[in-house]
Amino acid sequence: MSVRYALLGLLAQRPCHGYELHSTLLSIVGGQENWDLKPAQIYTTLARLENSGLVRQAGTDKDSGPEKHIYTITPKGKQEVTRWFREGVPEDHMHDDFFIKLRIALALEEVDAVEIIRIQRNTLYQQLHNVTTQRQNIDLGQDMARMLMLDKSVMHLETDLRWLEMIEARWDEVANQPISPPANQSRGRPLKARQLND
Amino acid sequence: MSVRYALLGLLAQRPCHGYELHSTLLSIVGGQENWDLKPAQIYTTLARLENSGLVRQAGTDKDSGPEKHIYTITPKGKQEVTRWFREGVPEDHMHDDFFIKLRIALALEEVDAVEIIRIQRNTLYQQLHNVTTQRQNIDLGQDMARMLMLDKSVMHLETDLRWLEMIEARWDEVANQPISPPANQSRGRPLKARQLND
DNA sequence: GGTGCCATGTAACGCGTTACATGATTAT
DNA sequence: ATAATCATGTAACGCGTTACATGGCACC
Repeated sequence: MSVRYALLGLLAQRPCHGYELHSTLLSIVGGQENWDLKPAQIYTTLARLENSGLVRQAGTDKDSGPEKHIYTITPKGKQEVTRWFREGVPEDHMHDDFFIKLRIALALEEVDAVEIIRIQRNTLYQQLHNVTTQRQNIDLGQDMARMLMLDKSVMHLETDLRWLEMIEARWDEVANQPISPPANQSRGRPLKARQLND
Repeated sequence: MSVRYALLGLLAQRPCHGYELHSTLLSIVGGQENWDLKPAQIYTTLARLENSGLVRQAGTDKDSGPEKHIYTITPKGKQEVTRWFREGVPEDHMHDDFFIKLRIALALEEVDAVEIIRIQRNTLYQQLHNVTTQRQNIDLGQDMARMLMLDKSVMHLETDLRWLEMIEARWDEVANQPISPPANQSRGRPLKARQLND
């Protein structure tokens, strides 16, 4: 959902073709290491923006090399960009893949949930190590974007680790939490409606 | 990517049909407020799992109500689940929609980047307020999952706010960071290759 | 004057969402 | 009996990825 707006933002500056947008965007996010943005995503997103009428092809350039489709932003597209800049970006921390895994592990009796936690902690420490290693050979004057992303990464990984500790601190309550709905629900029977009159 | 494994995990316990899986999963993540999981996602994911041979339909139940397709896990599916439990869940903090927006705002001269920061801070505080409000009327004994997700949310929102402060602290360097590649790249000309001989 | 890479794209797929369809059960 | 709602699903789309296609340019 961010590439869409990024492209609109760049096209608000001046018309571009796909390749330019790709390399510009790469430099904006701080390079491939930071965000492995594939060319294909640029082109498919451009096509969808064109479908929605936010962007329009303004001729193709054929001088040298393959055909280059030049895209320009439309008035409707400019509106979108302004709206984008006026609004904040909501952060979503409610979807947690690890937590799902943990709860499912707790439901399956043959899986050791404590082991799941241990593995996750190791994974987080490993990632933390990778990131801090990367941080050491960065030229601040040149790669500030990259550095800020790595800093963010470190901070959030540390937060994840603290959260893991919280889960362990409340382990008894977590482990005994029942998975309510399916317990009183058997195949072929409706649930809420039926319970009223049974 | 997590629903796929969640379904596999649940089917490893016992065969189920879509509705059961949906309600069970909802209770696992702590209810609709936490994660608004649509039924449609369950059914499409089940279809794809079947395509990959990790899951298989084992008859349909027609006693009461509409047809219910009962799904069971295949041996290949069981393997997947075991692998899932053996591996950690990597956290990705390198994709940041706000940061892209900020850098694009810096590139566009007519946009006030400081204002972008202010808006974002407000958004984060607003979310923090929402979450802490929700936290207050939770029954710990019953909604531990929900509480833990909200705690995680609070912790990460606070981290985002601290990160915003870091960006402001290094504001001069951030604002002066050039967006390198596109500057020396004009429409219709290749870049690296051409620069060698120009 | 062929080899290989670079620039530019297309096709097909997986995940997730929104909107809609259909048949049973329940409430009035 | 009719309306509302529940349970179960399908269709179509948007975002993102992987794999592949194509045509010029650099290099030997």
